[in-house]
Amino acid sequence: MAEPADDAEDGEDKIAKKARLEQLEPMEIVQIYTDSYHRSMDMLNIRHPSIEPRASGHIIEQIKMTQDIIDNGFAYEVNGSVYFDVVKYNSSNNYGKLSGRVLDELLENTRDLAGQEEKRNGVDFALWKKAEPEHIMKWPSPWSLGFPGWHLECSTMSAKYLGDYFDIHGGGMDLLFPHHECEIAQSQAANGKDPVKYWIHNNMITIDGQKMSKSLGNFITLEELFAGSHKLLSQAFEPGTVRFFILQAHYRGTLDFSNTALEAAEKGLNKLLNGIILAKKIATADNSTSNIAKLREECIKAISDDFNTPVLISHLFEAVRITNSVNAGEESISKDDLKSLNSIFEDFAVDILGLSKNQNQQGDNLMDPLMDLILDIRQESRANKDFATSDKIRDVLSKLNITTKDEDGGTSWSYEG
RNA sequence: GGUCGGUUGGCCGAGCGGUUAGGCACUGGUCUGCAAAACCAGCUACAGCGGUUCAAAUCCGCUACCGACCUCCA
Repeated sequence: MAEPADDAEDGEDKIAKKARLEQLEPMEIVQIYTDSYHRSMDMLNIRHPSIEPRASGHIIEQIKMTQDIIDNGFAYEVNGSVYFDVVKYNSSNNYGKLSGRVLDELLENTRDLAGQEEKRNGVDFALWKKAEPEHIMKWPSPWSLGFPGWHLECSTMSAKYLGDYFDIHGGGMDLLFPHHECEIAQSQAANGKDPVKYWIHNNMITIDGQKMSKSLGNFITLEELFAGSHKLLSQAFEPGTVRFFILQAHYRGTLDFSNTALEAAEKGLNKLLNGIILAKKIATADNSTSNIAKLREECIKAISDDFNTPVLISHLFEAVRITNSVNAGEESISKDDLKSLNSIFEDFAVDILGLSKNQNQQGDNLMDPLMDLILDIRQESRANKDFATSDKIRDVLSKLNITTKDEDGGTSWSYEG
C-alpha cells in the first residue's frame, strides 16, 4: 500500500522576504503557496498525499537527529552551528554513492567561498545554523538560537511518517546532489541505515528547447497554462491535456514545452478519450481479429519497465485503432475480448495514467433535449436536400465548439468546452 | 574548469546490436449531399567524423552544440 507523503518545505529566505514585502506572517505566505499548489494538483488529477508535514513543525525531531549524529561522532559544533563531517563519514561509509561523486574529487574542486570558514572542509554541510539577528524563523536548541539545515527536514520527517527505511523517494534531478546524497549520509550517521530503497528522479523542463527560467522570460506557471495567459501560448490548455503531454515523454528525459507540442497533445488526447468512450458501445461478434490478451501484456510490460508511459500510451492508441476499426465494420471483436479491451482502457488510461473525459456533457437536462431538437431539424432539412439550412446549423454549432458527426444511425455530437 | 547526461523524420517523442514505436502535421484513397470523424496507404530519421561487428540510432573514440550539478538555495 502506497503511503505518499509530500514534504512541504517552509524554510527561510524566499518566504521571509515575501513576508516582509507583503507584511504578512511567514506562515501565511506558506499557506498561500500551499493552497495554490493544491489547486493545481487537483486540476491535474493528482491524488492528495496522506500527509504533508512541515519542517517548521518538526524542529524537535531535527534537533534530536542532529544530536544523534553528534553522539555518533559524525558532526561537530562551531560557534553555535553544527556541521556534518563528510570526510570522517566517508572513511567508514560511501559519500557519493547515489550521485556517483568521488569525495577526493569534490575536495579538490571546492572553491573558497564566503561563510565557509567554520567548516573543517568545504564539503561539510550544516545540520544546525546559528541565526543572525535579522533572521525571522529561529528556534532554541542546545547549540544556539537558530534553524535546522536544509537536508535535515527530509530525513527527519520521512523517518517519522514513513519509517527509517521506506520504499520510494522521488524528486527532481537537481536535488540528487547534494540534497539526496546528504539525506543518505544523515540516516547512515544517525542510525546506520540507508533511508530509501528506490530513488526516482525526474528530469527538468525546457521551453522551446531552452531551459525554463525567469531571466529568459519563458517561465510558465501551471495557472498560466490552464488560462492560456502567456505570450508563448495561443490558447488555454486543459489540465488533462497538460497531464497527457507530460506522460507522453519519459520522466527521466527532459520535457520540452511548446505551444505546438501542447496542441498536438490536445488532439491526441481527444482521439484517445473518444476511443475509450466508443469502446463501451461497439458491437461484438463471434470472434476477434485482434489479440487483445497480448495487447494487455504489452501494456503491463511497458509500465513495468521503469514507468515507460510513452510506450504504454502507444499501446493504448493501438487499442483505439482496434476500437475504431471494429466500429467501422472493418474488424471484429468477441464479447470477452471487448470486455478485456474496456478493462485495458479502465486500468491503464483511467486508473494508472489518470486520464478521463471532463464530465461537462453527460446527462444535461437542458442541453440534451435542445440538441435533439436542433439535430432533428437539421436531419429534416437534409432529407429535403435543403443543405443551406443543414450546413448553417452545423456551422453555428461548430462555432460553439459543438462537433457534429453524421453517422449511419443519425447525427452524434460532442462538446469540447 | 570538474563530474554526469543529452543531440532521432516538418514538430513532439519511444528505442539499450538485427523487426513499422506512437501522437501531431502533410499527401493520396475509401466513406459522405459537402464536411467532420474513422479506416487504408504514403512521407520513414537517427549531430559530424572515425572505429568494433556478419549486422550500429543502439557499443567504443574524437569533434561540435545543448543541459544539470559542483553556489549553507529550499
